[in-house]
Amino acid sequence: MAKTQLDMHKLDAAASRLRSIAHPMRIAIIGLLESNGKMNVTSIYERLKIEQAAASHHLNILKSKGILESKRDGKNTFYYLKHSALSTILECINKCND
Amino acid sequence: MAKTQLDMHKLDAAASRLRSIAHPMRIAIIGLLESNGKMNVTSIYERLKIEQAAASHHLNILKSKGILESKRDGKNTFYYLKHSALSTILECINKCND
DNA sequence: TGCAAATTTAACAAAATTTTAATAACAACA
DNA sequence: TGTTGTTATTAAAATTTTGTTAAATTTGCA
Repeated sequence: MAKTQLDMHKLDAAASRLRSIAHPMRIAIIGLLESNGKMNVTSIYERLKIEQAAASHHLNILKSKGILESKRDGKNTFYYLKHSALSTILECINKCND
Repeated sequence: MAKTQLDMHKLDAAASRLRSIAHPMRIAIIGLLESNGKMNVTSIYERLKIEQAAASHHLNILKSKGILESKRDGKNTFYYLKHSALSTILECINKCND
């Protein structure tokens, strides 16, 4: 095997994606969506006891990095996990380090 | 199941751990160690073409978050992954999002 | 001891994120 | 249209992370 070249592009993309989930509230959001499926913004921020704007902000970050998807239904926007494996991964990273 | 309570402590810990690997150079370091096993600081910074101090800094961050372990042998300090599953996780997070 | 190699720390400006508050935009409906 | 319920955007300040450079440690050995 040849000496693998550093692909800065891929590294940056991976880091950027990881940064998007490396935040306590965003991890909490992922956990919520994992157990509840689609949720609208209001139920998310009420459940997490954070400001509406903050929730919207975090949701947008997660969506822009491809972690979440959203679909508008009337007044509500429902968010949901794009890859359900994610919370398993988080759990693992968590457990792996005691 | 009862409405799961938010455990800020755990969330912060998980986020902190994730932040430690959410950096392009640190992901590169993890990749290197995954394929090479134990490495000393010099071979790491030469391979990644970064300053020695920068490498040491990143290594310390990863170690302090429990991602790496280190063992001194004479003048050298050898670093190695504490959990080899990590790079698999990184790969997955990467692939999961195209 | 004195020097060189390898690594760690410290310090600090620059850049990126978070937080917070206020405001704007959108959708449904009387 | 005007009002209300939902969600999104913006802006500014506060906080964290980076990136760099220089100085300090630690170890082996002449």
